[in-house]
Amino acid sequence: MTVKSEQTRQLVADVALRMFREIGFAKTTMRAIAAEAGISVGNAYYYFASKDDLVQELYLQVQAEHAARAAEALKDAADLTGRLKATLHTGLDAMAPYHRFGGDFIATAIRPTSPVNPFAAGSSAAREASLTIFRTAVEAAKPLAPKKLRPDLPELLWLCYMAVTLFWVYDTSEGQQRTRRLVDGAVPLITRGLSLARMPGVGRILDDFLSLSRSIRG
Amino acid sequence: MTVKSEQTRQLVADVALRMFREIGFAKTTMRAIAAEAGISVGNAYYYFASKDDLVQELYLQVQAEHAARAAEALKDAADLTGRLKATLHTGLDAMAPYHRFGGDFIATAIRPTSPVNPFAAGSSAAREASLTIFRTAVEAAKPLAPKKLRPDLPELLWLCYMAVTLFWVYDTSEGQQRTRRLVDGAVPLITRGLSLARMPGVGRILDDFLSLSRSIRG
DNA sequence: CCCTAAAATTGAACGTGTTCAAGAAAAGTA
DNA sequence: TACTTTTCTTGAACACGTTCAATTTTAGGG
Repeated sequence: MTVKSEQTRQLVADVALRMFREIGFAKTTMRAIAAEAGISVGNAYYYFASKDDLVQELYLQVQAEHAARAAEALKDAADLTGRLKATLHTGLDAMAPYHRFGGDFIATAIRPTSPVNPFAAGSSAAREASLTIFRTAVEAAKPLAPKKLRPDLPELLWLCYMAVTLFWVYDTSEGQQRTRRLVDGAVPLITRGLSLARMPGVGRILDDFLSLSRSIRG
Repeated sequence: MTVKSEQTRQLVADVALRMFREIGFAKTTMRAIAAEAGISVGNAYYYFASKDDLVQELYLQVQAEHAARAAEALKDAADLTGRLKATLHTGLDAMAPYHRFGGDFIATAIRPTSPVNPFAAGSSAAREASLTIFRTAVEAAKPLAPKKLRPDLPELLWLCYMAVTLFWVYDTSEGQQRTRRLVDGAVPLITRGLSLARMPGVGRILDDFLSLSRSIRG
């Protein structure tokens, strides 16, 4: 019975994510989820092996939302600055409803054993999807980024995105405006910094940086 | 009765930290700590309000160890490259015994509500102590760093140290050699990068970067 | 329709971190 | 010494995430 089963699974996920949003991670107990969904605790565990797995469900949903919003916003942005801003801001938009839950989310995600961990060995599907957003942001940007760092740029920018996310978690300003300002201020710095890559003195250091960066990831 | 009390507190801390090292964070239950220390569970809670507080105890101890080792190593290092390497490597030395526990530690520390959180609002004593190590590493370095970013340098380097720590947590190579190589490779890049600060095209971007960095922290 | 295997569901049970009323021990006071 | 107050200690109890043997429900074939 696949249809009813899928319904139950979806019900659990929906109830859990709604409760995450409305009352936070800690107060959303597995018992409360089950009660709200009208099923038994064990049944929730039949579909999600752990509470962390529900966090992964959330992660996937936020990411899909990010991809959709970014694709839309990137239509109107041609240069790298605009495209990067669009990518980062839509990312923040997608996370926004879960801000109060950010601390618990990041604590779950950062654990090396977590299925949600973005730095996990190998490339998890979730991380790959997130990287793809940055790849399309960079690839279609005109003017093109300096050739020598073009292949590494998406991954480096994705890393910046992780840093922004961390900042966002700690940002208690109204609507997380500080993070918005950080993005607006940092992105032009990044793109202007990239143009320095062609300067003679900078080039050698950049080569060494890229070589180190590759050896670390390889 | 202050002496006996202090003994009990110290006993709990010692037992807990030893168990963290030997069997990891998860297996070190509060009941196991109490049993090993020969006291009741409630009594352990009289001295440490939570298991996270024991993590803070560990954090303080590792930091004191770092400060001591760094002070020693900095005696033999004059230039910034050497001093930075010494500071980072002694930091890794101090953490080394707890590597298996790194994932749990960082998950605890990153939570905004955690007493151990290094990014916590205001300057926690722990963070200030860690920052001081970087301040002395920078201040006494010859030749001096470019004037315009000298005041911000310790904090920026401390941030790099946090990044290195994160890398270290995920580093499963024998003895975390990869992190050691990262330090040895990245530090010369940083110091060489600093000397670029005086180049005309770079200067303006750097100014903007520093201004953004200050507005974010202020 | 009935029977069997698989899928789905239940709820009690386990070990965990944490709390707290109660009591024991120590310190202070006379 | 006898008392009060403060400090320290206990162990049972609570809610939590998680597990699992048992049970019910469904799917598929005769």
